[in-house]
Amino acid sequence: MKIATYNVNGVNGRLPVLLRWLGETKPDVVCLQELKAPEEKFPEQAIQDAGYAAIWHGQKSWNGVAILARNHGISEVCRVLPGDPEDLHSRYIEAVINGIVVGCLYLPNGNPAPGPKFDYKLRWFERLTLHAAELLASGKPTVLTGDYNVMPAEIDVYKPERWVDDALFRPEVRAAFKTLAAQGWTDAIRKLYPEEKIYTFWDYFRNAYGRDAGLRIDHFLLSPNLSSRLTGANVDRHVRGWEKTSDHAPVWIELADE
DNA sequence: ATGCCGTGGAAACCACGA
Repeated sequence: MKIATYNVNGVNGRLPVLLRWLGETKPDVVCLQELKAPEEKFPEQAIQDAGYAAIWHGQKSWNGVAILARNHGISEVCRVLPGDPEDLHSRYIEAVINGIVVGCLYLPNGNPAPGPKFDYKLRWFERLTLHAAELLASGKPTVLTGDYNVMPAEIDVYKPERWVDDALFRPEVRAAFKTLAAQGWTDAIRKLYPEEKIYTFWDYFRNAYGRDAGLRIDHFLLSPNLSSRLTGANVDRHVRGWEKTSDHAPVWIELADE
């Protein structure tokens, strides 16, 4: 089973690129972030015509997450990250698909740091970590994937020295990712490629993609009983070179059947 | 070492992203 994550940066503006990529790679499950569309403007029909059922949590202008699946039903578990009823951002949605718990997340950017946006990011990270512990305790095979807005290590940044004060790379944020992973989660890309420079995002300007000035911020965290089923993972980085493309590239994992 | 680009929504600029 192939599971992918893709920060589309506007699901409607990105629809031709999204449909082209879906048709080309045909993942079984797709987690989308940054829909930038209200609930009623999700392109449900076009996604359905491409062969996918979908659940989504939209929001006007910003954020927005969705889970797509082909050949499997989607059983929604929740559409907010527990722990703060006053957090109205649509940044989390969770479902069970083919016996696997799939959490799709869009972690706050957090810039500028320090400041209220950075505080929000750290609080959100704490809530995610609490929820992740409950998911692990359930013993169900679980994947937590999406745009974490964190480069976990220096190898994940084209020029680490330039990012030390940025909300995506500050020590507190890297520590938060480390604490989360230490619960027992496996970073799928790093498990398969422990030493390689792998990016999932390139800025739109300064020819970042052409210079390969990228960041690895889209991740798959796997519970132990899923990590043992991991047979492949990679970034569809060529999609970043398409016309009218997102600044993120899709990332995917392949899992063996039980 | 910076939103220089891109998106969405409201208004012909602004917020936001990483």
